[in-house]
Amino acid sequence: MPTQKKQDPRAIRSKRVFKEAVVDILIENPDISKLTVQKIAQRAELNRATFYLHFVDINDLLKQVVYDIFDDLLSKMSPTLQIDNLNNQEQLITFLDYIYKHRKILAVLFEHPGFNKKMHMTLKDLIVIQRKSEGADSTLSMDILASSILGILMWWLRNGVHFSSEYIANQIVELYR
Amino acid sequence: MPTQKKQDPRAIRSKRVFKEAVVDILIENPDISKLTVQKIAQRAELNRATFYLHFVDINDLLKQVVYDIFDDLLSKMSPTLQIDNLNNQEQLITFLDYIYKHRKILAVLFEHPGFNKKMHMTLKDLIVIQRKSEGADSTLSMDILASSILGILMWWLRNGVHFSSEYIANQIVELYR
DNA sequence: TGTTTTATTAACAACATGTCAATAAAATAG
DNA sequence: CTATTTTATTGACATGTTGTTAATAAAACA
Repeated sequence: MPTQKKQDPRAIRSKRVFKEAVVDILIENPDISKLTVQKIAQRAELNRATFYLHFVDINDLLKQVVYDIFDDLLSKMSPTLQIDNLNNQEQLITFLDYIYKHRKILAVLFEHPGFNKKMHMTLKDLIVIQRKSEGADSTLSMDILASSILGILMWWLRNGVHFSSEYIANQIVELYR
Repeated sequence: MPTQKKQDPRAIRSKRVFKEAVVDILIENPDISKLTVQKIAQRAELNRATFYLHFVDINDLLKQVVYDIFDDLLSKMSPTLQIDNLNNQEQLITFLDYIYKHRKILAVLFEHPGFNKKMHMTLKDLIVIQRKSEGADSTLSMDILASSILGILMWWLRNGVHFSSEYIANQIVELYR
């Protein structure tokens, strides 16, 4: 096991506090370009140098925040995300509800390239689609599918989430009918 | 006319040179977070203070680069982007070819929130879709449509554009059939 | 409880930012 | 073509950010 040894409770706490701090700051002020290590350390009530002991830079910290969120999300999801034009939208709505619940921080993280990449892979792995149109089976690439859904999610979050999970679920299903 | 008076050739040249410089730098090194006013001024062979005379900050400069690109793109496009499952993909391919041609700088600019917004609006205005599936007319929102195409374009550029404009056009048409 | 381990810190040098008063150069009227 | 106005350019300054290091403090664990 490569990442095993680290167990010092002090380090664990510091990392957690830095992560909480950066999330708090970004929810208050979503302008990610105004983020500095100083501000994060100040909010975390830890010395700035301590930051560099645990993270390479701000991007590294954000990457870890992203991974935490995905671990949490995946633990709450069933292993597939069925998209078809009948009923069976429960899984899709579970997924969208999670996005909705964490919309503030996710809206910021969606600007982070690493987040996008991870979300794309996750969607690609999760999605199972059943198109009900007549004609030969779709030759649609899963990358195209995943990226189009990702585009919809990004728009949803950017626009302040004025639409319900149910509406978005319906639109997605409608798109791929 | 609000933005009329400015005519001094010196100012025009300086602005142009700064824009060229930032594009050059970003094509060489796409890590937008490493961009500084210093580097841009150095590359432009102009004093750093001159930068602040023409732009508020780096974001402002990028915004103007984005607007230039859209002006150029729209001047070369017909007023609609027809998407249907028959032939008639010329307009879509013209559009995608433009993206392909400028892929290096566009890949970077897609990370810029202002760019996304502008591209979304542009797509929303341009797209005309004709779905050929049976059933009632689609109740699909144009925002959903635009954002799904945007998602596909982002993925296309992020992945180094390993696919041709024709392939992407086919996939888009396939998606909305 | 004592010793080891390692997290924390203040301080430093290098670099980035945004602004200003002084200067230089291009634009344009006569 | 020259004089004068306009405004673009510049070096320099104060302030803020970064990443690192050597010394310190505190938690872990035998």
